[in-house]
Amino acid sequence: MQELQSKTYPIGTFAKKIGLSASTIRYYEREGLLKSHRDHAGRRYFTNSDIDWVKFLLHLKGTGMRIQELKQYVQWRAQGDATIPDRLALLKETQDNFRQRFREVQHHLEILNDKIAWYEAKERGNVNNQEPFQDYLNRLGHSE
Amino acid sequence: MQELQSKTYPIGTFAKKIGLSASTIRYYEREGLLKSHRDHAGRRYFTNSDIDWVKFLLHLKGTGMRIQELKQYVQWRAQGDATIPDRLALLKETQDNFRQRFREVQHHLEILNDKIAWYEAKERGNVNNQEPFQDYLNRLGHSE
DNA sequence: GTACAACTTAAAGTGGACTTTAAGTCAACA
DNA sequence: TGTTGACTTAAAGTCCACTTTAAGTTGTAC
Repeated sequence: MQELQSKTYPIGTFAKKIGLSASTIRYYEREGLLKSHRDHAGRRYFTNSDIDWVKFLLHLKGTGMRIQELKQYVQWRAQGDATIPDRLALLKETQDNFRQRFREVQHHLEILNDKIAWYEAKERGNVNNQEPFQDYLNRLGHSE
Repeated sequence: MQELQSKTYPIGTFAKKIGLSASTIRYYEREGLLKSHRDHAGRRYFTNSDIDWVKFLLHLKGTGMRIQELKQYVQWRAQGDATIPDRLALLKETQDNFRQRFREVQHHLEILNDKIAWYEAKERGNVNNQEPFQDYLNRLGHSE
């Protein structure tokens, strides 16, 4: 247990554990998204809580936050609890943007699904499938 | 009715109608995603069915297809019904990729939501909120 | 007839997120 | 002791999807 907590990893191992390249880790560090520890020879090493931290960053990144926004978030975090409202505002904005894009891509997917269904009908040689895709969409109420 | 069908638009008007810039339209044309008609002076003009076409392309693009894939799709389309299986395969691959990423971003969102809730609890000054975020996630069963 | 806006082209530039390169350091192993 | 292999740095390069620039043409409005 103690051992697990205190385990450390060189950059290559760390990178593999989180599914990024060592170069990307260095890039993230340059951008201020994370900090590394250094051994006596100047080589980076990382801990299990660094893994948690990067995974969390990747979740935020996955909801659409850009590197600069993550950087801002990290800076606020370093400034202590006084910046919690700022951080919260940033995360909520991200959440809103995400929900907006979510609705949009759902509609894109609907059209993609419809097109696939339309092709499949056409491929099965449905005699009446001379119907143009736009008409088909209209019929489904999926146009626009 | 006849009028609506035969209405044409210069590139600026067309661009506005579909929410792209005129430059982007020209870029898409260069990339082979669409064709324009030309007037006697060599200027592009577009029809209502061009609008439908670009909107459809944007739906595909919105599900994650890249310009080169859209180009491939357009080329197959120009080759006639013999390429329907190819087109269908491309669209289904897009659909699969989309579903995969969809699941991923849903998880990213879940973590974002949890983090927001955690900050809100902290902000409300919940006395017991010295709980680290990781522990909070574990408690919710949302870790990883 | 001249000003103006909207168009035309080819080519260069941009932004974001990495990725690669070049040159070097270091520690462990045969 | 010498050769790997993993690391170090700063800087340049890449990819994608546009966007901007520069120089020129055209149709309409005054």
